[in-house]
Amino acid sequence: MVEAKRRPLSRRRILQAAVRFVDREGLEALSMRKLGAELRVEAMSLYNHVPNKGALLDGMVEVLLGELRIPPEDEGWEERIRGAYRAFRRLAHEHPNVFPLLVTRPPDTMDGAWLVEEFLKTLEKAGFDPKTSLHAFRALSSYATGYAMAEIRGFAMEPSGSRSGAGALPAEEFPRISGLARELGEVDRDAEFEFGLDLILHGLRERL
Amino acid sequence: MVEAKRRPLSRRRILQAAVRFVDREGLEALSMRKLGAELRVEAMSLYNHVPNKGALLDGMVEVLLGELRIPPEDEGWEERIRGAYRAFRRLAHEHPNVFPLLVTRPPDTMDGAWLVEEFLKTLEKAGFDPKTSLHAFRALSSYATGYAMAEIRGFAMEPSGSRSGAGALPAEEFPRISGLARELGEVDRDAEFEFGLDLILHGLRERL
DNA sequence: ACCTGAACACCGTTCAAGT
DNA sequence: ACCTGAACACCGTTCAAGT
Repeated sequence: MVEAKRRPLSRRRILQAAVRFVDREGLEALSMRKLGAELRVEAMSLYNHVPNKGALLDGMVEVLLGELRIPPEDEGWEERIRGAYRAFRRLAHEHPNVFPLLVTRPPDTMDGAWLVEEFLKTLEKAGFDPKTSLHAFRALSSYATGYAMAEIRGFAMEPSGSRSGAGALPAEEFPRISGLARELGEVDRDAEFEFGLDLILHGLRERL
Repeated sequence: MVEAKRRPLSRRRILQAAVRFVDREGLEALSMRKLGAELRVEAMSLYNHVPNKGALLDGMVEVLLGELRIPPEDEGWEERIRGAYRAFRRLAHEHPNVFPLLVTRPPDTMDGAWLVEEFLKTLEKAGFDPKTSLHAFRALSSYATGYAMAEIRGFAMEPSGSRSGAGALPAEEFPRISGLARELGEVDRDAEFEFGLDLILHGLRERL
């Protein structure tokens, strides 16, 4: 727990400590004071490297995006895209407490620009015109982001089985949900994610 | 501004006031104390109707979901689904400051159960088996949620044009983004949303 | 049953002071 | 240049007291 903690403070070190802290304690628990304590420093020292808490959160998004690795160019366009979004979803699994920041506070730096560029390159090389490539990229990103968030927090419109207990639903009024009640909890999420990815990629393929 | 403010407090009235407050001032500005003041009451009075701030936020999600109206059953399945997700996205436009709660704090009540039931019914009547219906529902919901969030806050991986200025990107390094720079800001979002919806629905149609 | 006032244990952030 | 201590203006929440 107590690692090499007396190295000089730096923006990078603060951001990484913040990610580790939130991985461990959750986003709500993060405060400048507690993060300071974690780094054996007064909270106010952090302000020498980060202008405020908002910037700290933005910086954590940077760190997460920095961990994202996408497949090399030599695979087929579809497999490359697929691999990239699998890696994106994996981020959500590795940092479930930090990932929501990516949705809530999208990058205000151009750190993600190379990613977008790679996606667009791959799609254009596959034969899509620039505008369709942009639409495709956004459709895929929306889907992947939405799915990953749903895995972490629950689906936006579904009563969260764990908290409210789907078993409590009257079967006459909600025959279908009740019928799926068991499955609702134990779907193979990997397969379900691929199902949606297939749907979109299939549609795109047909547009070529 | 100062409406009929002396009616007795109630959970419902508190939740609606909270939604109005956040619509106006933003989520960060919401505090029990300020919400109390808005209702001409001490903050502590709110605790007679709502156990804590978390429950208040959950209640606001309920209010939002309660505003959602989906098309009647007599339309074709595809148009019904489409209409429902258009309405869902409209929620995001009407309450951009509250909508993120729907992603961050999915319903812990079964308020949304009738919605899921309707979706599943529509899909099953269209000819999908129960399990595929569930996958389809989740794929569509993930997409719609992700897209709506991206409209509000910016796309997860794209440098937000407004804050960082996409024009600042070196064109040699990022030829595609630079080429799309103008479009990046002024895409027809309605059309783009439909593009993704088409992709998924088209894929689903082929599976029938 | 509902509302209040005072109090507790926290926050983020500023600023002048230290090294 | 970086760190600190004290201070300010807030928080959410508790609890005993009022009506």
